[in-house]
Amino acid sequence: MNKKTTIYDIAQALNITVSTVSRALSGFPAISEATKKAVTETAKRLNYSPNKLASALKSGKTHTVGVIVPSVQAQFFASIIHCIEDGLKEYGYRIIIYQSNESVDNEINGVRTLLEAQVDGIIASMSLETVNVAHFEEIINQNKPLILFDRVHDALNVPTITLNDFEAGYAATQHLIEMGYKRIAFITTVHQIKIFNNRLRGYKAALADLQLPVLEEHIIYGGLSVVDGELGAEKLLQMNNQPDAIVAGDDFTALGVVNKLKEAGKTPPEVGVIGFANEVFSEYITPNLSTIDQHPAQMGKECAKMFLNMIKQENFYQNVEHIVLNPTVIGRQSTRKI
Amino acid sequence: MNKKTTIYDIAQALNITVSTVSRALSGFPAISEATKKAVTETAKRLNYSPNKLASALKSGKTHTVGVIVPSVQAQFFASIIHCIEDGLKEYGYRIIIYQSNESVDNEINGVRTLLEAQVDGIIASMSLETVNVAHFEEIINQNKPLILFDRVHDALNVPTITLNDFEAGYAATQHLIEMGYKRIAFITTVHQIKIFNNRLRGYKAALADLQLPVLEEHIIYGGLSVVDGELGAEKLLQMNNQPDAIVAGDDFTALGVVNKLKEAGKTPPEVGVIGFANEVFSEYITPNLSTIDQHPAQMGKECAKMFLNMIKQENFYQNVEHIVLNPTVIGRQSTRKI
DNA sequence: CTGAAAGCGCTAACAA
DNA sequence: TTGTTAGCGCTTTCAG
Repeated sequence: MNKKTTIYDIAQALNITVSTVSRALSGFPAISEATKKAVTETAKRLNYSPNKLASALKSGKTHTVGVIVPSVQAQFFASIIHCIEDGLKEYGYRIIIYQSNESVDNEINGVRTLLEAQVDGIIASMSLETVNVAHFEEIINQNKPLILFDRVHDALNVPTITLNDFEAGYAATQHLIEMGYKRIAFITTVHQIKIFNNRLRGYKAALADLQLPVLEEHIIYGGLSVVDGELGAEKLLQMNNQPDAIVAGDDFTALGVVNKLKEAGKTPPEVGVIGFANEVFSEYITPNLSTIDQHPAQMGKECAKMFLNMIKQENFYQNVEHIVLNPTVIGRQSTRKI
Repeated sequence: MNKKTTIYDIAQALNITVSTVSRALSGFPAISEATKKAVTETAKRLNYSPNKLASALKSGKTHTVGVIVPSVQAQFFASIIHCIEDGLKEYGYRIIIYQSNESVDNEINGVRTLLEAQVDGIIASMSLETVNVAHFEEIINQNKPLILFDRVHDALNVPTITLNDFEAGYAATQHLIEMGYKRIAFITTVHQIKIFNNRLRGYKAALADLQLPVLEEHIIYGGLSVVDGELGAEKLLQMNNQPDAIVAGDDFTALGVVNKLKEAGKTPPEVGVIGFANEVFSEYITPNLSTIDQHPAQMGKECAKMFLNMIKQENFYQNVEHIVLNPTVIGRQSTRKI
């Protein structure tokens, strides 16, 4: 393998200096058309490819943004990542992805790795485990843009893009009530994550506003998964005061609930079920599943836009914006009470 | 913001030279325990964070691998990416993701971007549009490891991780025949991509081996999506010689087929349906969908392993390995002929 | 419009 | 065991 060609090779070939080559290549105005053309052609002829590493080292800008998510395997995050990458790509930014797998240690590692890679900023959604946020503060201390989405944290005074989770919980519950259900249960996670608490608050508020009692035994704390949904439904079915509808923490949990209800001969919409996230499968299962759309595509777009805005600012954290997206109820068969 | 601390600051603080600091930090053996300890402590005290960019520029190794996929939104690729990242992480490599969105131009751009970012290697799956592979050859010319998975290309003499697609097509068809179906149609894409051709060959071979006729009119060339599945099924339902089972190009297409069959009162398994990819939803739709598992997790793991192996070699392309995974038939209700 | 030269932060050969 | 020094490839200030 012959060595990679650098601007030195181009300079040598044309008997000019590297600075001229550099300027010609980077569209510097005060350059004669002739030399610019000569440089461009020679670059192509020698198959020159710029070393962004060197320019990054010099300029301090890598044009790379770090993205930390629990896992790219969740539809919600995949969709967001897709849109972040798409939104940044046309402005010359690429993204490095780091998955926390819902572990704080991984997350801490991720922040460190990304900072060492000299990313120009970080866009993140926290792991379920994360309580202490010192690692995120380090990003701010290094005076780099940090943007949080969906799973955010109040202790961090940074821009956020979130869903109105209170409203999501409220709307889901209200939807069920409007469809005629009266004893509504709620399955959520044990983790003290803001978004789940907010949904729960929304649930309680909707019940209160519509004159229905809030029963603590109808709130199930567990995990979020198909299996957890089955477990939750089982518990609820064993109660004396059985619910006639269930709000499940996400669509997978809702799916588990649906399975268990079918088994028990109470196929939705006999007992109403609504989930969160509008996963791909929700539309296609039987009965198809009512859910709350969390607009991940829009969230991703806003993240990208927010980053691009931030780097234009003198002081990144001067006026910290908080964008809140509104959830949308998607009513399908699983809540269509006859 | 005070400037970031570098090894110079540490050196100055301890009245030693940067080389000593560098050596102490990188675990160089010939260093006294005392200085090593002093350096480590001072580093921590000054909140030192290494600039990997500088070391990468110097050493020519970024410890970053570029990954190019059509889209992270497809479950299959998300799963592979997850496993690649996981497999490389513990060896100190991170990944940069580039999505082609099934466009060659994006893909060409992706290769260029990643090479300019000086990645240590690239792991890719080609876009549906890709015919010419000159951009991938550039990676080889730069003497960097290139690994292709799933959507590969014969013109490129590089390591590959693929599914045995012939076998996948064969097994899907055989499964239907074993379940008692006799007139089996096949919906595939118009794109001349090897994997789809191989599946088609497998389909034809299975029919031939089991003494069933191959009917050209039963092979539908279109796109792969829910809508395309509906269109394909519609065409097949209008024929005089209607099929009694359909192999669909992927699970989304299969889903469209199922929808249309339900509409026509021929709900599977009355007409059998099998897809490819084992998407999350396949298990949960009604009737739940038979499919071919393509083992994305294993594929991702193998990609990571292959890369780690390759960089150990003197000459990356000395003995090019081709790993072929075997598909697994997952038989569910949609092919359970009564 | 172009050239000379310093330096981004780190590594490593060579010297001591 | 530690210091000196050159340089990775590029940008940019200052001079011409």
